[in-house]
Amino acid sequence: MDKKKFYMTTAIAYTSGKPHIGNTYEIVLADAIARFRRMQGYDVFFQTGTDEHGQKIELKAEEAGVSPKEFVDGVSSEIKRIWDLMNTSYDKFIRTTDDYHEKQVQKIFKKLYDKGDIYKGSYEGLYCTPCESFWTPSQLVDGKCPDCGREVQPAKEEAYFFRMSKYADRLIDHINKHPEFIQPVSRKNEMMNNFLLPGLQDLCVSRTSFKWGIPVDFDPKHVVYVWLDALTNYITGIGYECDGESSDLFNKNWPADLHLIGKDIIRFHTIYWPIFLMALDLPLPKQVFGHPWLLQGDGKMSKSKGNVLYADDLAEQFGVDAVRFFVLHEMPFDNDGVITWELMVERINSELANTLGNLVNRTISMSNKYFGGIVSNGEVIEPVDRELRETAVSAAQKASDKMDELRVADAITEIFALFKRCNKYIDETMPWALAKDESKKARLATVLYNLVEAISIGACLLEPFMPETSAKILSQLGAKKRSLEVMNMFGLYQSGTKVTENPEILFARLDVNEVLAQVEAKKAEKEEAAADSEGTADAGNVIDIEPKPEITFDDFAKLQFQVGEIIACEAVKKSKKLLCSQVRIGSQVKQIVSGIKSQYTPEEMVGKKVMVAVNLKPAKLAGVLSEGMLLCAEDADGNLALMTPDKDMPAGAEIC
RNA sequence: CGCGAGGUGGAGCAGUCUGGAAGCUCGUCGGGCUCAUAACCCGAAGGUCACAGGUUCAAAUCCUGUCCUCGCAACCA
Repeated sequence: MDKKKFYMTTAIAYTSGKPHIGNTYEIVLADAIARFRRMQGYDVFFQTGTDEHGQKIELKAEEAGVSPKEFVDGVSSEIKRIWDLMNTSYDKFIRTTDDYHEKQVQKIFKKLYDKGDIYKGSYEGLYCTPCESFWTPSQLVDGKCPDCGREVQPAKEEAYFFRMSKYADRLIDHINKHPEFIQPVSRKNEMMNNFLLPGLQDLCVSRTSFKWGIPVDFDPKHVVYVWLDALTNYITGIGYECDGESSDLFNKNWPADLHLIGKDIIRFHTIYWPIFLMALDLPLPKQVFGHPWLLQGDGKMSKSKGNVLYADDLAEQFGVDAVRFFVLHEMPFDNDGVITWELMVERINSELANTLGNLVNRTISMSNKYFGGIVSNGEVIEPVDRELRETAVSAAQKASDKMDELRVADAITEIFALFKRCNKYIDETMPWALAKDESKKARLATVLYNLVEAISIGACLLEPFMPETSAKILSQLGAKKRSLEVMNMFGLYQSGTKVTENPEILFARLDVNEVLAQVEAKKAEKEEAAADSEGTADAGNVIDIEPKPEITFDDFAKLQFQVGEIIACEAVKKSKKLLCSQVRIGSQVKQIVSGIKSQYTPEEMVGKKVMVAVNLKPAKLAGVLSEGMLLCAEDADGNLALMTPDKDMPAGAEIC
């Protein structure tokens, strides 16, 4: 009998920088699902990889002073290293710079062009030459380029388009007939209402504004749109051949059973991707699951704050399985989850150290103490055993049901319910009391046997989530790994087996403050190392910024600065960062809007004498007129300090 | 009225689609136990389910409005 195949993928990671714990969550989630499917008996093929083209990468590489290829080679191997560190069991790691992939993308592009689904048209918009960017009228700021503020010209650029509309009705029909296609369902409505029902626009699938991409082979000044490039990895990775025989691997595995992706890219996977597949006459994937995000607790992750969490740092501190456990268990099904050092410590202590680690430890200790480590079934059964056995034999089915709905966190909860039940069983049976009565020896043996058996089942179930821990527990108990289908049987543990004499502590209890102190210490170390490598030997705080071109005195003389006195100030409604001040400058009063709300309250602004650039062309910010600019100093963390005169000066005094 | 998510005991969350006795984990307090990693087990306190209306025999759940928070976007002259 052939095993049923299961092909699943993660989104391929974008190689613009090191992935943080949020990005890493996806591969761990995917791995847990893949491992569980294998345990259920599926023949799993699990693909992940890196998405390496695009303008952003071209720019990042330029900043780093290396070629795009060198840049993505570095980042891709870093991503792979972290995926491996997290013990993920992918079968294939594809890179969009792999030559077979690039070749297929070119063929696919050509095929769709020949078929008429892709046509050559032109992209019309307002073009900013220095920025090489197109803008729509609504993106402009004061009719100028939002990036550089220069004039834009109406322009036309040649580009290739994909006829999305041709397939829209078929897609709507498919989505309606397959309610399981988009998961969670709440996202389905979002796609239908926002994109499909209002009517799909044709998608621009080529670019000429940058070079780092797969060239269109019959029109080499174009590169293929990154999404068309990236999405096809799901078929090229398993051997799709556009104009010939695809590989056996492809024929066996396509269509994919599951695309696991972040909720932000659902649109690409449930609209564009299915339509590309329709155009290629390929069946659609069976399910697309948009998982939620893992967020940093105290505010947003930001590099300047140095509070970005990385999987390797977390794993170094807590161990790989603890990190896997946390991200899998703390992540709700369709709401974003939170991760902090404190929460990690709390979960590790309560679930891993107390409930699980201590259970294994106390069970093995008792076996050693009372029976020299030999676990044998005394076969003296009492009514109190029933509930433990029932919990144990039903755990697999319960976890399995949860996993079928991709409710990974709930599946883990089911497994831990078994461990909790074991702890309760120890209290109910009180082995230490039985040990004092020689006539209860067989009963005592039975109790310990039941415990070891129940823990063995739980440990087997844990494998998809915490593979190392699962193996460690089984090895300490001398138990064998079981397949899911026999986990509904109680009593498979070989009676007479000897458990380890020196049980290793699986998870030590941690002290929050100690951990935080260690984290701080490490952070400081790293910062120092970074500072050293940059050669900023100066002891004090200094900041280097990008130098601007030299200007003449005449250029400088065009600027006019004066001392202004703030006579009134209020927050700008509809805006988070803006304050609107009335500033007295000489005999007139100007209204000036500044982005300093995070640093100054309106109350403390009033009465301040500040440096004002007065001859700046007035502009509207968040709809409010601003007739100048308050000058501020800004540090690397974005802290601001208004420039005020050293001695008291009258409002209007010139600064020169 | 830019887009989206959310407001449930001290903390973090489930429950909301498919109304029908307010639940989980942590923390606190009390008790039990001593095999074990100051772990384990039992019990208790603690909530007007953001607010105001409405529908209903019945609303955390459905409808309307308001307030607040958080992402993203915009903006930071």
